[in-house]
Amino acid sequence: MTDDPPSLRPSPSPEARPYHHGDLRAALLHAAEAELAERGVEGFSLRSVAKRAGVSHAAPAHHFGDAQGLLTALAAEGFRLFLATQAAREAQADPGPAAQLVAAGLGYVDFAMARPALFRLLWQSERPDFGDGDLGPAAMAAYQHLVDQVTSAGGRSTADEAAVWAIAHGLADLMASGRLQSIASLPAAARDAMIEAIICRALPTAG
Amino acid sequence: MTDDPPSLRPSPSPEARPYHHGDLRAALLHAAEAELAERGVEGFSLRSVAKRAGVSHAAPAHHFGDAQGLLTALAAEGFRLFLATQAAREAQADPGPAAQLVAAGLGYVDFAMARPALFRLLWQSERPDFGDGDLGPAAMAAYQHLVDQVTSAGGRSTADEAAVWAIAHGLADLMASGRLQSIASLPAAARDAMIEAIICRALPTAG
DNA sequence: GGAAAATTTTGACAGTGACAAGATGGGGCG
DNA sequence: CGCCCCATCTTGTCACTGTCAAAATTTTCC
Repeated sequence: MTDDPPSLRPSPSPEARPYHHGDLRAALLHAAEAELAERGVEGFSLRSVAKRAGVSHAAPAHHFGDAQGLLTALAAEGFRLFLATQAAREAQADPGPAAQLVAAGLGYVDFAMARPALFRLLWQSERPDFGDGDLGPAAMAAYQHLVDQVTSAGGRSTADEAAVWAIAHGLADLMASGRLQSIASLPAAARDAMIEAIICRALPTAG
Repeated sequence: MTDDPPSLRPSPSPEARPYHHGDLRAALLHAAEAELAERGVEGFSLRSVAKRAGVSHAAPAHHFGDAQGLLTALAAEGFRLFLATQAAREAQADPGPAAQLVAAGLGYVDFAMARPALFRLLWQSERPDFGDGDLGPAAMAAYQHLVDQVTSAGGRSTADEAAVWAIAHGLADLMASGRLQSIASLPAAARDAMIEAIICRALPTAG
């Protein structure tokens, strides 16, 4: 259902095309995200994912263990995509540290609006296992990226980190859940400008 | 399990003490919040709530219809409590509009930290029916309170509203989900001061 | 006191997550 | 070329859940 710009594939080592299905693991992740988008995190059903992928209800177990395992793997991919979305914005922005920080914030919101269901899985769900060996570092990398950028932009205090994170996260969260229609319905350029202006309020004040 | 400061009771018109149980409706709401706190929104189970309240699995149906009905009623109470928590902070603050706006933000965060499970039901769940005749207006009142205060404090643009809302909401959300331990673990006074300072960054700049 | 209404219980059914056991197909070794 | 082994997937089952219908129980009202 959802198309996959930058692509949401666990890069299944191309030579190892598995047995019956072709690449069931990737197909299940793809189906899982579609189910998430249609029914929400709270309506998510493992059997429904299996049906969508055209396999039996117990097929996911072999690849992911249980439902939490599938959502954990999906969340790990999600965090990598989250960072990729930010990187796309940063590549188009001025190389200065403040502009890069603002670009990361724009990417934060981009991701939330492009894939709200996945965003909610990453930031608002308790179902993925954030202690998992793959998801844990993936989530940590997203946080670390923010801290690094705040530091580069002259941030020195916990308050600087928290303010930037809170305003970007708050904007993204409210927009992913459709509570900031006044901004979401703006044309892209005006919307970006407004988001930029809002993020700038939280920036570390030089000096 | 959870105690109920300011109290989470639907004020069941004191003279109308119903039949068998005493006041099953209130007991179920109370049990539901406790279940929410223990198992999270995603682990919420109607039968488990009934068991906790000491009634049969189908007892809630008569009062709330279905699970969504129970969560909708709980969310409506939650939004009233949310506003009450903000009011408590506002009553202790300077009467000036800027101070009142900051106080509301502090109350926002207070609520998220005091009742994180309920906070998540209000702001991060798709299960309550926000079109409901009780919940809808209750949620709207919370939003309207913010808009009014931003306007009083000199806010004139959509950006002013969005910035204040995003930073307060972002802080509350990140703290409710335990992602800002550096702030959450501060002593109360220092924590309040830091939250105040962060919220002030988003305030409408006079002139 | 008895009828009527409100409240709660019991019982049933479909859907779900998890587990065990069996079926199916590919890779390695003779 | 043939056979065994293992990864992969399916079928079957169980406990639990939400919802509905039909009782059973209690309260209210006349």
